[in-house]
Amino acid sequence: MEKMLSQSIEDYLKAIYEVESSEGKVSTSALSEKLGVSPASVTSMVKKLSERKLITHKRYQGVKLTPAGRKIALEIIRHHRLVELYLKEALGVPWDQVHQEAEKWEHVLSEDLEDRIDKFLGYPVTDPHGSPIPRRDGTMIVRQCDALVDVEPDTLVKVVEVSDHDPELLRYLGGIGLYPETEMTVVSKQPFKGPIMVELTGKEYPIGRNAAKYILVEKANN
Amino acid sequence: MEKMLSQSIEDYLKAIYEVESSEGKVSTSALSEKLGVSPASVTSMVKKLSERKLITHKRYQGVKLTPAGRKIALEIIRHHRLVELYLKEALGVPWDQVHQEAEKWEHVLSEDLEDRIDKFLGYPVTDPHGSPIPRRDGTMIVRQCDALVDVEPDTLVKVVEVSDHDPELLRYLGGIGLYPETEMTVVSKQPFKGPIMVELTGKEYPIGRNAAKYILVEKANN
DNA sequence: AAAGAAATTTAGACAAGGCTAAAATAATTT
DNA sequence: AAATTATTTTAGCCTTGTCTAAATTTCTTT
Repeated sequence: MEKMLSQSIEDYLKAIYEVESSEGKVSTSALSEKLGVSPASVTSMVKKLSERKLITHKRYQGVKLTPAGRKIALEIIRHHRLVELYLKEALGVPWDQVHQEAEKWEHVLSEDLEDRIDKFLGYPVTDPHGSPIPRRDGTMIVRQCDALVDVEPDTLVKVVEVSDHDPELLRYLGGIGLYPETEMTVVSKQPFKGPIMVELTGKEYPIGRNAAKYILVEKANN
Repeated sequence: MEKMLSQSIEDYLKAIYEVESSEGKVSTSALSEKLGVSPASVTSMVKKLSERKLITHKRYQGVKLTPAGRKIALEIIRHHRLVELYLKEALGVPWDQVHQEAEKWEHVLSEDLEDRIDKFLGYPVTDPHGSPIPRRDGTMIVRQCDALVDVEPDTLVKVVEVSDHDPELLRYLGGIGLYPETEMTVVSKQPFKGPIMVELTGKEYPIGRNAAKYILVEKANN
């Protein structure tokens, strides 16, 4: 049942899942970029993964996860997010650092330890960045929400999720008190691709348009 | 300063350290046995490690750690033992399982996390099996003690350390309440290589001679 | 001391996963 | 539609860490 997969294969499956979620189509170059390897390397790994029936691949078009591949990707992501939350809750690791630690730990977490951590945390539903934690059965609840960059001014929103890939952004957001579940008002969008101004705890802060693409919010119960 | 070492190299250095401690001389075949690889593989890795000045090697004679190599070995062992204790204390992993988990975790522990765990545990001195935890500076306090198998009958002893390599033995010992710090009396040594009988909590239990080689004790304050 | 046995090393192969350079295909521009 | 550009794949090589089989060297026994 449980095949031993190399760390490399796990990384590819996770990357494919994430690109699939955020961009729909999964190109060789997108994976190359995301994984920091050459396009040629991606092609050769893609060949291996489709031989193993973890993805499907049509030459010169993208790849797609099979159900088996998706299941594994979600297991890895579950490990990753549980570990992120665990490190923050149990060991006080700051939220801008948990991602890089979890990148390593996700590959060495036994099922038994996964369960113990899950239990310790009280069967949590989201990680420190607000991303949903996949369930053991390979399902994941996805919340409907908008990117902050697309929200009209004068709206009260609640932060749902913040991308965990840029520690510096996380430190900035943490510094102004912007976390998942935080409520804030979008005050204005400055012209000429200027920042978005948000108000929380009575103060106004600027958030760059690019950063605002990676902050997901929902309209608060006004 | 901090070179990235492969997991394999870390495993070899740790194995060399352990064989050096327990047998004095470190032969190719001992490493082959311990690491579960062929003798030829050991030879080739040994060549690489001595090129990197982590060990010294004279052909057909054994290998020896250099100070640099020993430092690294002790860092890995520190990781291993801290993780063992952490898993037991923080997540309730039974003592016969912590070893195999730690085998994986020892390679992915950042310095930052090491410090957090050390602090969480209150800067502990021994792991769940009683083995000393090396300090960050690469020193380790070694306690003077005897193997249970060598103790004369009718002696009151205190358990210092139990080898962590056989989960089944650990389960047995745990079942009879024999842990580090436990005091017990060596009642008798059965003839013809029979078991050693020990008394603790008012009952007598047999411990095989072979197992008794891996249980280290010191004479209790009589 | 010589012969046989055991341990160690060498030689050569292989699998994984990466790379570069070149070729093939697809997309875009003129 | 043709030409140029961008993307993807192929071909071939490299490194790491493993293996087996054969050759050495050392140890043990007589």
